[in-house]
Amino acid sequence: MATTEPTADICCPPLSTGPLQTADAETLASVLKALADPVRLQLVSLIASSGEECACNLPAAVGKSQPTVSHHLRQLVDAGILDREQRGKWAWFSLRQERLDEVCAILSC
Amino acid sequence: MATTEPTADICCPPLSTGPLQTADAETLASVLKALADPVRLQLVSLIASSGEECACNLPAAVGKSQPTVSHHLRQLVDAGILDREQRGKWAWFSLRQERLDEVCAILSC
DNA sequence: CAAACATATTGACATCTGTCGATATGACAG
DNA sequence: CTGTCATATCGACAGATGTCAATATGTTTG
Repeated sequence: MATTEPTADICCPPLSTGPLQTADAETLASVLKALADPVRLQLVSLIASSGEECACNLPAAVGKSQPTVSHHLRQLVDAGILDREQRGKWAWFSLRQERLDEVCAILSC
Repeated sequence: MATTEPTADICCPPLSTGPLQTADAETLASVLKALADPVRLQLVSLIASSGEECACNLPAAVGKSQPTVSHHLRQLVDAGILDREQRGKWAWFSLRQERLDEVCAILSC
């Protein structure tokens, strides 16, 4: 479970502004951790490329089992990186680009 | 050990350009993984804030043992995020901001 | 060279993480 | 309401990761 609301801002000014507090470091790390996996990066890129994607296509697209993909998608949603929308029996996922922009704003820019 | 030269570019065009290849996803994930730890983020922010920092100050600054800090610094250097310079018996670390910029370029911007 | 000191490496350990098969949950169709 | 299909959760397990004490390596100074 997420420790903060996924829609809330991540944490802090750019890294070089000053030393990161422990709590801020943990918050930022949790978002980066969600991104720091090859399968999740592939999922994000697939979803970002097509604008939105049905979960049903993703296990085949990344070569992983349905439970594994579901697990990864949950982590990305919890981290505020993806949005999930239920349409009938299908779940559609889309990118929250603002979230990636926030990460960038902290890393540099 | 790093699988690619740390000074080489990370991998790829922005995520939304198209689906990420498995190899590119692994490369990018390895850099993000180096960032995705609270202690390492604190180290990076400390070093980024002061321009450069002696390893000798860092264990106290982050509240971890010397071997633990050394381990984290190594991961950051291997990922191409920090530069290491030996000065006498001291090791000084500085940020390779280009590396963070590369990450940003892939995530958005 | 030897002593002193800074940093890195080793070894051990508990915890976290990615993975899958099996199963539960939830949504529609009939 | 029952069956069917899509997705999520559970349980288990192997492998990765963060941590520290002990020790090795390397650098400077006497």
